[in-house]
Amino acid sequence: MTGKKSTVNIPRPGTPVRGSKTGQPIMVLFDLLGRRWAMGILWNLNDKGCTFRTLQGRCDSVSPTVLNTRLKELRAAGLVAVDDDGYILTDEGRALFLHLEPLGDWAMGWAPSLLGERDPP
Amino acid sequence: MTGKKSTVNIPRPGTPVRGSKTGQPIMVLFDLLGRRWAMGILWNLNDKGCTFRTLQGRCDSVSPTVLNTRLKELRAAGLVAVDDDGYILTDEGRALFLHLEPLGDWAMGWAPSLLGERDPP
DNA sequence: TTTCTTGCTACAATAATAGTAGCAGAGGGT
DNA sequence: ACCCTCTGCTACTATTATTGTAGCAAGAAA
Repeated sequence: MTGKKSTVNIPRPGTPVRGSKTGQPIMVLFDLLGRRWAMGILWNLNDKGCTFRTLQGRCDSVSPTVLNTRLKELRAAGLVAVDDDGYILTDEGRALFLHLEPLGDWAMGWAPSLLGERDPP
Repeated sequence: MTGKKSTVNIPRPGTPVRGSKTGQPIMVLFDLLGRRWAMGILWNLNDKGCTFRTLQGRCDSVSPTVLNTRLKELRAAGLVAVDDDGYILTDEGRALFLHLEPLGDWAMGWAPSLLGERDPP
């Protein structure tokens, strides 16, 4: 694990972010999590860290470009960290994950109703 | 309120979606919520429906293009509906919101730690 | 009719993401 | 030392998604 340094652009509370000029914390979070694969990465990183390539595999072969960008952002946001074995969730990342976790069950109840749906009524 | 019909492309469980070839419900949900402004719309629609333009105002003047696209998707997903007074959350939408709500408080605890942060360590 | 407001489309410009190749460094043999 | 493999990650191009601004058509109000 190298842990190379470089510049990323993450939303910051109190300053305008993608989708919010006020920078309310929840909007900052939504901005961050609303980026492609952000939540999926947290999800797949849950309970066990893993290497870049393993994570990539878990994330349906997401392109390394995006994976690396998201990882930088999530690290800058203090949700993900790097250790000798690769990437892991930080304590804060785990705390956030606990809030995301219930969505898994909820989604399983919701998804079936989607199958019958078509375009908006 | 018109409620015009048109075609949208929402992820469906069991079929490949943006970011998941398996189509697990949680990934379908992440795909949907991971689109720009999706969560913000649910958030701003909470507890009181409103008109398109009011919603647009609440969402920091998001462009009508995106707002309309998201609304179509969220309606097709059964999370948002239209009534005489404009857009509202459906029961399912409200149920999902209840899972999103705690993030607001969590974000307020998390955001401050972000201010001191810079690029990943 | 004129004036507003509302939902929403058109269109051009910009930014994000996908997808594929492949490099450079760190071992591990041999 | 040499070769081979694995790893993190950058380069680069092709697509999509999102932004931002204008403005239309329909209904309500005056």
